[in-house]
Amino acid sequence: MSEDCCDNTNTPPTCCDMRGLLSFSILWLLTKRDMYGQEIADELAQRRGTRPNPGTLYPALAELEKRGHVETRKEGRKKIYRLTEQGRESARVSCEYFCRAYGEIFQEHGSEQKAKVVQ
Amino acid sequence: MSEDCCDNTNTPPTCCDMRGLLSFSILWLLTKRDMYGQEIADELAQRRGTRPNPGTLYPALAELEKRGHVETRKEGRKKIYRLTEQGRESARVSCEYFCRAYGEIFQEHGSEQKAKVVQ
DNA sequence: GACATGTTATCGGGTATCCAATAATAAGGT
DNA sequence: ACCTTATTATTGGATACCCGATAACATGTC
Repeated sequence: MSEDCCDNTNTPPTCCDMRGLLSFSILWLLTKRDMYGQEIADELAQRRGTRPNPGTLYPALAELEKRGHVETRKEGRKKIYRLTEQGRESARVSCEYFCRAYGEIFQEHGSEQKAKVVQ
Repeated sequence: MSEDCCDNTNTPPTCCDMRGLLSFSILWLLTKRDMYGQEIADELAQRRGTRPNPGTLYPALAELEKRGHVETRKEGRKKIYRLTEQGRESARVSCEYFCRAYGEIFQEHGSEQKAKVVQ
């Protein structure tokens, strides 16, 4: 998780508000693998540069479960979240929307991004 | 603007909340060219599938101006918004943050996206 | 002046996300 | 049993964004 190159924390800009897309980000993360709450918080922290507080994260997870996008099982003290079939479809649909909405931004800055990763 | 292939309106998903990033999106749009309010609303509508209401858009623009990211001039009844130097730098910084935070999503779905555009 | 139109702007109310702080629960070590 | 720790969860308050509706303003037409 932090072996590859740099465990850089992507610090958010101060110039404008970058909030939003929390439940979308969670859906997307869970397409990778099942996770428990703290793992989800870790992954979000790594990407967004800020770790969601419990008071933000758990209500979002509860809402996703209530709407049938995720289901949970208990393992020790951990509660493991997993996409339902519906949740997987939701993730697919919302990822496509996201790409259509914001794709241009990446086509401009994506090259720099890749250069950094490879280098 | 609507000549190329399809003036598709990118309909947002119902499964999760896609709100947010309004002021960021505005900053990014204004790197392309100066625009007045309704133009900005049009561009946002095209990409996000929903047109921001005046009650959303104008306070956001006022805030960006107050913080020194944009400046305005009047042309007829139109008020034209233009990035300041600081605003241009802010756009750059926040775009880079955005790409680091969400780039992975595009690397997965970007190919489908391009295929659609080319086809 | 009177009127329609295009554009900017404000108002009131709702939701998701943000935070800090604290509580509740469950497991492991002694 | 007791303590520590990891994890889940709740509370209360703030902010940006969302909407529909309405107002204010500037321009052009008659």
